[in-house]
Amino acid sequence: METAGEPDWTQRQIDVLDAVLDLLVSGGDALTTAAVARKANCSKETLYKWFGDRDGLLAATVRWQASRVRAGNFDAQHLDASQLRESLEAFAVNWLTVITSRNSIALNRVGVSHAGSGKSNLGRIVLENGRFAIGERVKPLLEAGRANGLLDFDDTETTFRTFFGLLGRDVQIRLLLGDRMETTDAEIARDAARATQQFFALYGASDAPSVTAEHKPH
Amino acid sequence: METAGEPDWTQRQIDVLDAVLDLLVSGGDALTTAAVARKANCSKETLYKWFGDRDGLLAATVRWQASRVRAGNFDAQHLDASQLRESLEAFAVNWLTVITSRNSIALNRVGVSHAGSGKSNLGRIVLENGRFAIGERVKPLLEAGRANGLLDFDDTETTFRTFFGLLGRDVQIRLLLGDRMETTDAEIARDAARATQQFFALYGASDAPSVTAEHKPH
DNA sequence: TCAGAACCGTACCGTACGGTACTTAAGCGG
DNA sequence: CCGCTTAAGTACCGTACGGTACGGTTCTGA
Repeated sequence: METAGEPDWTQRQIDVLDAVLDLLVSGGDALTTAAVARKANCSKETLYKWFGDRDGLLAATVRWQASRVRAGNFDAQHLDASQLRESLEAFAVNWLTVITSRNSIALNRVGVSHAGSGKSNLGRIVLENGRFAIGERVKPLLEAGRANGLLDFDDTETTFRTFFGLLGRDVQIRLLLGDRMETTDAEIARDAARATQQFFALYGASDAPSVTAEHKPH
Repeated sequence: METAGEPDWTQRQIDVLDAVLDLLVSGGDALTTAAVARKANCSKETLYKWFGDRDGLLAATVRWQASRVRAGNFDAQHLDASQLRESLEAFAVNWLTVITSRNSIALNRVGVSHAGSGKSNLGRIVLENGRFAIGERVKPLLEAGRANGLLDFDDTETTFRTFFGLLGRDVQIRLLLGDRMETTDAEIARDAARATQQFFALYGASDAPSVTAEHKPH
């Protein structure tokens, strides 16, 4: 796994990583080491001393952004239907907020580009800190729901992937390809609720009608 | 719309576009005009004469690949439940096959990269020929299903996006980020069937039990 | 047969950028 | 006050690549 714990960068180094994020987000031209040095008021030599090379700088930026974004976990014991729904919906809101953020879009673009050019494992790092990290955090919740008789499924991974699909739909690919989608907080909350509702419709245990039967998604 | 009709390239020019695809797929290093000219046995000058510049060459490649990939449509009249399900499943298989193909992955990566760097509308072109094109082809089918009382939904776009999510889940982002996923024909068929089944569970009209109630997705 | 177009192969140019080296200045322990 | 470390700022180098120019060759049509 590439998801290390909290990176132990100094504040000065964190300023550099934030400069990288700013430059990636403002996009325009590609990220150059000279631009990073200029923006962070440091020398290129220092950059290379701290981060090795350009890829190391990008990898550190990915990990730094990921470490800032992890939300709190849940408490698995004494999980009733509404708690499960609220926890799932909270995850959903958090995840949608993350993947629609300009930072996440920019870093995912970098990861995709690097995955294409073959060299460096930056795509893998983005995957580990993005898609796989959220999976590892949601799956225990799903299994707790199953243990408490609230959900009915066999394979946790498959079930999570369905939830992921219901939630993300075409959002990530459209944003990565430059589509300007409105992603207000209200819209995110609505989409999270809809995805959660649909998820319960598909996987809610049949003996928990108060959760599964609410209204059809329109 | 950027989805023009069949491009009217000569065979010689098509050979060039296929060379671009081969180079993009074999990835390794970034696509250079010199490499294209070498692979296609033509001169760089001819490349620029035919396609304007590097971006024009890439845009032409995207459109050429898209024009090759469009599958046949369906017949909307006299649509019964099994026909609707089969048509949806056929779309699903086709779409999954396309987005997991090496050509599609490579072109989507190019589109994402260009969308990030701001210049050129290649990301938009990929979107128009990918996500939006499949939407425009599936939505009439959904509406025909609704008109025949087989589906129950309000907004066609929202409904299609849910189908899209159930089908694609995390596949596209994982492939774009370099995850090596097994995508055998059998697996694609299974995923298409599962997505279609789940879609009917969510949107199937309640007075069509033979379609909606089959078995829970496990 | 000849003129002209199309086009291949290659050489060339300018620039952008990753990475390195060097100079200077600031902080700091002794 | 002095040596040492850190790092800013800048100049520099090598290379890769987009785009152009040009000579030579094949094709085409009269």
